[in-house]
Amino acid sequence: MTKSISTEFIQMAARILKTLGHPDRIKIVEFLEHGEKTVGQIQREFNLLQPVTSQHLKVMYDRNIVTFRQEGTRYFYSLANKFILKILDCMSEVQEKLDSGEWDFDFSKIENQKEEV
Amino acid sequence: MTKSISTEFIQMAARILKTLGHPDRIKIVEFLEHGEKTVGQIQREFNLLQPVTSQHLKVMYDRNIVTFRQEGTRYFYSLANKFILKILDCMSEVQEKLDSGEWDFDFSKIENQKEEV
DNA sequence: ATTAAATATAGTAAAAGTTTTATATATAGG
DNA sequence: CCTATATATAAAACTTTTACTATATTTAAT
Repeated sequence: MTKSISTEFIQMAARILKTLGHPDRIKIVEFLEHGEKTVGQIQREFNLLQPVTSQHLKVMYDRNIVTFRQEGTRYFYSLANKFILKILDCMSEVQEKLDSGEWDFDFSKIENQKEEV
Repeated sequence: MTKSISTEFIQMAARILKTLGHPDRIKIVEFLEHGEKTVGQIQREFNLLQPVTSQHLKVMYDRNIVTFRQEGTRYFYSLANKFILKILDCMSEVQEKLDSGEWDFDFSKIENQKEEV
């Protein structure tokens, strides 16, 4: 029997999950798992516009997902807490299960949602 | 070195996380962890309006988070896949760590989000 | 056939999030 | 001081959610 989750925690968790519910941000956060990165590194890695990159980082900073240290004109961003690591672990685990065929996920409903890259 | 997460998976994961990024929906999903529930049960449990409840469930159904079976005039909803269970596990785990003081989370930035920009 | 119960769907206004373009700030180097 | 670089901030247009109110649909019971 799983322990019930408190209201305050739920508010926080909802904010975190919602914020991570954006492909760019998941990618960024996953990138940061490998160590701190500058805005420029992130931007180039994922081919994002500079303001977009900064804005994603700002939003995630405001929600305590990432943190940074400044060194000259560079900002080194990194993950701000272990919750994020847990979520990343969770995602990796799920992907493994899906890849191995151990689990199944019906993408059909997800696919044509007007999203394209 | 953690395995990198695929683009297709990221799209799906972003959708799931975004959808779960709402306090009501986290609560509902957690409630469903204990077994299938009717719309009415969910509504009463969390004091939600009926259309709000239905809409949350519809959104989650469309994103393959919940599923349902119909019995007469009642709809019994339940969790649609194990990814959701993993996320719930993840949240429980994090909350435990926070409760025990083993981990720390700075809520200060989260609390007062109204007076921004 | 009428009615009540349970749930879904529709319409809409307000809020929140996203993207783009433009501009500002701060620091390092000459 | 002047300039280039790295990054932040701002503003506007646009899109997506959310919440609310009203209404429709389906089944069960009388």
